[in-house]
Amino acid sequence: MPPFDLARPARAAADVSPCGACAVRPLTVCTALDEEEIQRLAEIVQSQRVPAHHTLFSEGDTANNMYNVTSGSVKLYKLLPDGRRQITGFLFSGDFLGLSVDARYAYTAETVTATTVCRFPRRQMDTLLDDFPKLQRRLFSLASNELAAAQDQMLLLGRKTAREKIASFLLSLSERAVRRGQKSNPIQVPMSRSDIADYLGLTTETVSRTFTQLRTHAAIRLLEGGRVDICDEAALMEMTESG
Amino acid sequence: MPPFDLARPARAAADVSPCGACAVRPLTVCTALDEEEIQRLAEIVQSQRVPAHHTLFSEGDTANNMYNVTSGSVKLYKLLPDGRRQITGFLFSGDFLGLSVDARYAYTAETVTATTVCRFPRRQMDTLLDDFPKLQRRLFSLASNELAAAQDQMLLLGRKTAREKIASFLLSLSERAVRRGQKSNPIQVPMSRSDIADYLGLTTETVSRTFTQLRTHAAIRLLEGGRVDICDEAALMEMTESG
DNA sequence: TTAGAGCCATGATTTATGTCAACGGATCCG
DNA sequence: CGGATCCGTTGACATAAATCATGGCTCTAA
Repeated sequence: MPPFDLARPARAAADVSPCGACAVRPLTVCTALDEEEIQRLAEIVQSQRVPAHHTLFSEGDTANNMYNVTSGSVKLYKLLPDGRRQITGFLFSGDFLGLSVDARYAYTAETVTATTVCRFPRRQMDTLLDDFPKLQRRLFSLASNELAAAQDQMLLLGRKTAREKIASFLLSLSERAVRRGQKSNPIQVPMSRSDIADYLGLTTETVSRTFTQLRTHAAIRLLEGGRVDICDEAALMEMTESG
Repeated sequence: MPPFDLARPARAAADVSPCGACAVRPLTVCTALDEEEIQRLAEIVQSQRVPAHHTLFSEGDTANNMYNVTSGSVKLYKLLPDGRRQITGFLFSGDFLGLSVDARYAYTAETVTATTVCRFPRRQMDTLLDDFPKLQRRLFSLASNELAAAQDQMLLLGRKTAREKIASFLLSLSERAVRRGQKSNPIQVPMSRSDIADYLGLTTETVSRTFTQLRTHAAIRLLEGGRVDICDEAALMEMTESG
């Protein structure tokens, strides 16, 4: 997880107004902005390519930027002093990150695969928020959604069994793929067993065992390229013991 | 947990502008509003007394109101179909609740002790949000704070031991008491062992045993009235394995 | 080609925490 | 007043998941 030089933009933002043609716009914070607003946003944004396994920012860094994932995948995590890790979320295209309460990030953000992000300098973003209440509202709505997701995750971490956790995880990945306009059936699972474990409050061994268990019960098939075929969605849903 | 008749206000809101003299205003969403704004807020708010162990609203209810706790304590929780419960938060005076993504509450809110809340009808609140960007900002900031707290809780639930969980819990209660202007030393712990267990992802037995363990190690003393004296804060902080 | 390092899977064993059970002290209530 | 119920505590025991250990596979680098 070496840091990546964020000062080097993949291309200047003002070149071509990139936002107008942005494929993930309808998914994200930029949706529902009119021409002028998008234009202003385009002026402060910089697109950025980041290789896999690089750190976007670290817990405790001054929160100078917000980001929007336009392709690839990112994980967010917090560490305990002895190295135990809790991944608080995985992000995919359309997802937003970089909200922070005070001036510092509360978690580390690291790419899982090669990723492109749009970077918004915080200072300029604050100005835009003052000028465009719609944007403010949109961010608020995003934060509320994240909060609801966080509460679901608390339920998972505190009260679900390993099997229920894995089943919930796979179904949630599938659901999010659909929201991004991808198909739900064989899902991309780009993160390692260890990442999954640290997201679900398990160990890699337990994750691995549970996957084989689900495979044995013919609920899933493990395909090459880190993809997972959900053969028996009903069985998985039963295992989640909830939505 | 019988429902409480929320249609019966403790007193009419317009009587005396209650917000002007509100003791918890500096703590909460109403802070940093000017005279006119407070006035408008006062017009839509209704103060409400709720006895202990009553439900404010349930998961899945249409989200018609937002609330501000002005005294007492409230717990928020989600249930699995088989009855397993995860408490996602405890609220005290100054805390805000009732944000919801869509039109429905994502969790149940139930009083722990006798509580007074200010109730804001959602529709009218939305109007105010449009009129007062400051209020909107404030709510956004609250949501961001909650999100950060939720991420801390995920770390706790996924990666901490029972002892670390209890230690973190006690220190966090102490810290929040200070923020409310109360003293940090003997803290009020108004919730039952079972509530604590469902908040920390443990069982009541484990919570009980861990309390006695901490007592044996002279880190805490259990006082009457559900209060806990933190004798050795340093020891507790070491146990949390983090801030 | 081989050596090394990561992953992932899987077996053997341990352990932290859950489950089941019992008890004492409040509190409530008929 | 006596029974019922709830809550917190503690003990005995069970178990889900962690830990420890090994091996196979893939990829990279020399």
